[in-house]
This record gives sequence, C-alpha cells and structure tokens, in this order.
Amino acid sequence: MPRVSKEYREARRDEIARAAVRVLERKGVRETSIADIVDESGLSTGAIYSHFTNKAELAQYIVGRFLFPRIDELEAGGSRGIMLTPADVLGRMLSTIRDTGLSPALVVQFWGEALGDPAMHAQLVDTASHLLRALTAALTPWAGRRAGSTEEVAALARSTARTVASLAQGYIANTAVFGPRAVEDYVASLTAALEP
Amino acid sequence: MPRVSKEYREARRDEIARAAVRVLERKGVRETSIADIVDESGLSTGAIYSHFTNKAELAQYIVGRFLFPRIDELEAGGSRGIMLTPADVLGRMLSTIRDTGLSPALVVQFWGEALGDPAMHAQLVDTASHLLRALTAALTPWAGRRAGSTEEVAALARSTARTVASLAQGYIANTAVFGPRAVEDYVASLTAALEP
DNA sequence: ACCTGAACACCGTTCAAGT
DNA sequence: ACCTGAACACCGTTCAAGT
Repeated sequence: MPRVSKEYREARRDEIARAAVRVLERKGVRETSIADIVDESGLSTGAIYSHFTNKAELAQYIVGRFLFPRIDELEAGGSRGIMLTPADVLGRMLSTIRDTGLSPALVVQFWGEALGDPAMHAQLVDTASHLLRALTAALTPWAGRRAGSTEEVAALARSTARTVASLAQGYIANTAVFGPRAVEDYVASLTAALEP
Repeated sequence: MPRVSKEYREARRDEIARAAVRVLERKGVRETSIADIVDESGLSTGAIYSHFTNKAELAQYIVGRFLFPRIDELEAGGSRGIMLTPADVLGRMLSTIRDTGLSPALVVQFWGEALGDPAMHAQLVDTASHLLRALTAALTPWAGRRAGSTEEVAALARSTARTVASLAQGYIANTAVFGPRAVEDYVASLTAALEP
C-alpha cells in the first residue's frame, strides 16, 4: 500500500528522470554514473533505487515518458482520415522526436544501450511496435489511393510505415554523427536521389 | 624499437580484435568485460593493454579494420567514371557493411559508445568523413548528368552522399531494432513512398 | 513506504616484476 | 618489447537501520 499518493510518486520519478537527462546530455550515457544523478537530483542512491530497479529501467522510463504521449498525436491524424504523404508523416515524426528535447546523440546512445541488454531490448521493441502502429494508421488514407483491396492497402501502409521509421532513424543517426541538417534539405535530397 | 616485426604486432592486434568481436556478438558491448576478452583470446589483461590503450581504442580498431579496406572499393567505381545511381550506391554500401560480418545491432552499439566518448567521437567523425568522400566520388558521374556547372555537380554529389549515408544508417538502425529486411524491399518501398 | 549512506561485488586500468 | 597477474580506483547495486 503506498504511503504517498500516486501523483507524488510519479512526480518523484519525473524529478529523477529530468535530473538524469540533464547529466546525460552533458556527459553521455556511458560517462554518467548513478553518483552523478544523485548529485544532480539532490537525493540519495537508495532513493533512486526505491523508484527504479536499475539504470536500464531509468533509461527506459525516460524514453517512454518523453515519447509515448506524442506518438498518440501522430496516430490521431490518420484515424481522422486526413491524407498525409509519407514525406508529411516523416516530417511530423521528426518534429515529434525533436519536441522530446532529447538530442539525436542521446537517442542513438539509448538505442545502443537497449540493443546490448535483453530486458531493455524487449522494451525497445514494444515502444517501436507502438510507433509502427501509429505510423501505419497515419499512412492508411495515403495507401488507400495507391492500392485496391483492403488487404493491399493494409500491407502497403504497414511496409511504408517501416520505411518511414527507417528514414527517421537514418536522419537521427546521421545528424548525431555529422551534425545538424534541415529536415527540408533531407526530404528534398531524398526525393531528388530516388526519382528514376 | 620493436622487438617483434610489424606483421607480428598487427597479427596480434587482429587476433585480439577477432576474439573481441566473437564475445561482443554474443554478449553486446555493455555486457562484455575485458575479462571476457581475456578468456576468449587466451591472453592476459596486460597483453591486451600492451596492444590497445583502452576498451574504446579496441572498439575503434575493430570498426576501422573491418570497414576501411572496403570503403576504398566503393570509391574506386566513381573514379573510373562508371555511372551509378544513388540507389546503386546505397546497395553497394549496404553490401559492404554486411561483408564486414558485424551485426547491425553491434554497429548501432558502436555508434552509441562513440557518441558518448569524446576520443571515440573524433575517430567516428574521421571514419565517417572518409566514407562520405568515397560516396561523393562514387556519385559524381550521376551528379554530372543532373547538374550543369562543376560547382553544382560537386554540391549535388556531396549532398546526395550525405543522404545515401543517412539511408544506410536508417537501414542499419531499423534492422537492428525490428529484425532483418531485404535490401531490395527497402529500396523499392523508398521509391514508392517518395514519388509524387 | 520512503529514504539514508555505508558496504559489497565487480570491472577497467595500472604497474612492478619476469622473459 | 612483450607479457603476467595482483593491486587499485571506481561504479552499480544492496541492505540494515532510520523516519
């Protein structure tokens, strides 16, 4: 039975997560120790471990907390039948990720951590599936104009969703390594590079 | 003055690197300790540290050793004036990376590690610039048919090279998270998604 | 229930001593 | 010069004790 309210507990977790992000952006995932987060948050080691079972769960919480509410906004467009091209959906997805406030470098570091840890990997696949469903929904009106039967529309929307996810991941990984690039430049260059 | 030949030293570094890759593919970057590499290689801690200053330099050596010789093959095509489309160059680049034998998951983990460590980050930018130059050279014949002046050709080749690099990074990050996908599927879906 | 901080196990790196 | 392996510093996690 919780002695404090759910809201207090959630606020505490957020407080720790926000302190963690501040240090993570400054020092990177590998160089950030629990001691750093202890210093930044003003709490103790035990306090952090009473809210998160380990560092991986904290990382997972950060990604989920910042990303999930925004994924749903993406999905909403498609379900209202508004026609968005894959380029539109890509643009929205990249704005969504930018709005989390997490730098591309930090996002790529989280991918790396998650891929090296079985428990985190499962959580990543979960988040990714959620995202893929949202993209598929957003692309369904567009797919409806390209394909005939309901099955074809669904298949086209699903495979295009994966491609849009790839493009977003490519943009993030690329800007993390090579530095910033305007989204419009990226999309324009993509179109020019792939026309026959 | 080296007591052993350069070849012996290089062979020793390769032996350590190959043992390291075996463990890394099995356990991931984060879960792999120097002790694991010691066990796998049959050498001692000190022996490894007499060939690499630290874990980051070992990781850097692995990427460089597996990737560099193959980047040059990529570049060679363009300098012979053979016309390759961006899709062709992307296909070749992805085969090149597949031929290194490193799994997409391990590549993404290396990006994450490099992005969190200043010394490794510098090395990553170096490798990436090398790669970008090779892609630019390979794309110059194609750019020659699209643009007029020499400057325009150079600018188009350079910006398209960055885009092709993004597409390759997107493919790698995407297959690392969601599982394998045929390169032809990816390219076909890209083209369909981006045509007006 | 939540929190404190000392204690523990483990890991990357160093270094005196050997060949 | 290359190698050995014990020693050291540091970090994630646990846990007995406090409120």
